[in-house]
Amino acid sequence: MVTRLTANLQLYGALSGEEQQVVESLVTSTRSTVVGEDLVVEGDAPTHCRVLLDGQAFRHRTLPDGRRQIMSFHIPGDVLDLQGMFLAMDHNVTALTTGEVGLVPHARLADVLEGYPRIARGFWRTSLIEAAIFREWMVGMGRRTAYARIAHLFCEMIVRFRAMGMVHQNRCHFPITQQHLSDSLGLSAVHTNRTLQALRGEGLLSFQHGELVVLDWPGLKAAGEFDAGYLHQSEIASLSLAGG
Amino acid sequence: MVTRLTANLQLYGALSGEEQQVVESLVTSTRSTVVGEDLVVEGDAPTHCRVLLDGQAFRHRTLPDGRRQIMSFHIPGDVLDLQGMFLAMDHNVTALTTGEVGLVPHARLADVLEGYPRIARGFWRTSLIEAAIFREWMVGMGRRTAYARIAHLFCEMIVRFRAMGMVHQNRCHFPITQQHLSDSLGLSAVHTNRTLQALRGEGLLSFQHGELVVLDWPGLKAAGEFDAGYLHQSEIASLSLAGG
DNA sequence: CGTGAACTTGAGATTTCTCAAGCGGGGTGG
DNA sequence: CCACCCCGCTTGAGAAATCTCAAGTTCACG
Repeated sequence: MVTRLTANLQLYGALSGEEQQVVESLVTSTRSTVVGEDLVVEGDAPTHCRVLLDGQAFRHRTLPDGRRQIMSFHIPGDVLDLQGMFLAMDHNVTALTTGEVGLVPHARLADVLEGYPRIARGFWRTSLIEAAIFREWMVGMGRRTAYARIAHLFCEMIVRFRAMGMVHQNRCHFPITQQHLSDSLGLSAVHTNRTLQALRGEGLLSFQHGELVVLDWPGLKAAGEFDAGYLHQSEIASLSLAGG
Repeated sequence: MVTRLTANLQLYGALSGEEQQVVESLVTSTRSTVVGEDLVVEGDAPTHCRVLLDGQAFRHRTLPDGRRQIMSFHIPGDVLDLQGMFLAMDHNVTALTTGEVGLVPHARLADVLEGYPRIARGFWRTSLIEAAIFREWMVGMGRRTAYARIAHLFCEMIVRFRAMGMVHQNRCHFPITQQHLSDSLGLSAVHTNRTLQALRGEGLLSFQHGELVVLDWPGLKAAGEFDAGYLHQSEIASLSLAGG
């Protein structure tokens, strides 16, 4: 169950057997999640980091009048609140599915970060990649059309899912509604719906009942102006989990 | 000259005298910058981190057809490419002014991060705060009007400048053009211009010749729906540099 | 006094939004 | 087993925000 965390850290520089064991040992307990549950709440000053071991979640902030911005989607292997180790949380993370969260005591993580520089590098990298994804979303929201933004998001998710071995026959389970999609891209639900129809109409993808199917990868990449460089997966040693 | 780096790291948790000296000693050499110079270039896999000691800069990416998205503005004390320590750079950082950049050899920084956990925490914090700022910009671009977005950016910059002692009588030097402003907020230059006029018309601020003057702080905060929490400055021990 | 960059203005075009209504299917209570 | 209900999806149509193109102005600088 914990292996996806190891995989995620390892993605960007292989760890030794001992180091992998240390990473596995970080998770001292697990909790199951239910749909819609808040896994991390604004204002939290937690004593543990939460790692998503199974299921999916999204990071978001809601403004006083109800406008919502989703800032990221999370898949197994992702650390949900490394920030909580150093700063209070300034947003929420909510479960999209039932799943499982691992708890990593801050004290234990601090010891490991000090004692195992290569593991610390793994955490640094994932944290910096998350920031790179934020920047890429900024480029999308600032400078791309709705059409390209949607295509780009699906490209990104497919690549991330694939790295965790969660893509089969160009399909992956991605159980968000069109409203989630809108709130992540800065669009209205109506416009998202119509734009999604255009993407379908071009034969690029299908997306229904929480299942994303990429029908034309080159076409989708082109539509989204997608270049996976910012995910920094090419800086990977090996990708044992990769499926396809 | 190096003190703003120390101040920046210290903002989020005081360092001992020895630790401060270690931080100061990180910068082994400095280079002066000219306006428009690229300080960090996409594709770089640098051997040093660059710290902005004096002057200002912006982080951005330009798409093949010329659309540009600015992702952050940088002021003295900011580390420009901590990412380069762990990943290749995926965007550029360009100087807005003449100034000075300090070089920190990666090897030296790695040693210090391993040997001085409290300094490492300082770097973690600044890195996570940068990510928090990215998220806040996403909220703006996704869910705020042009009017609120502009107001919000100016609020953010004033608060950040103030923390570095760079605000005097509610004025600060912020030498960006309306085009920079547009590219950071995802707007056209024309619309930015007109919206800026509206903000001026409300008596909230003045912004010309690269000087920002806040005329009505409560009004500007309200216009920008600004809450400084995401900058995490309230988690500060003390703020010796703060001016006003 | 000429020049260029930045700023400003006008006006029509486009994207995207909002409001409002209708559809469809899965789950649940009767 | 069926009817109802709710949530998510879809559609229509007018409104608003924002963009683009194009021209003109201002001002610092040489």
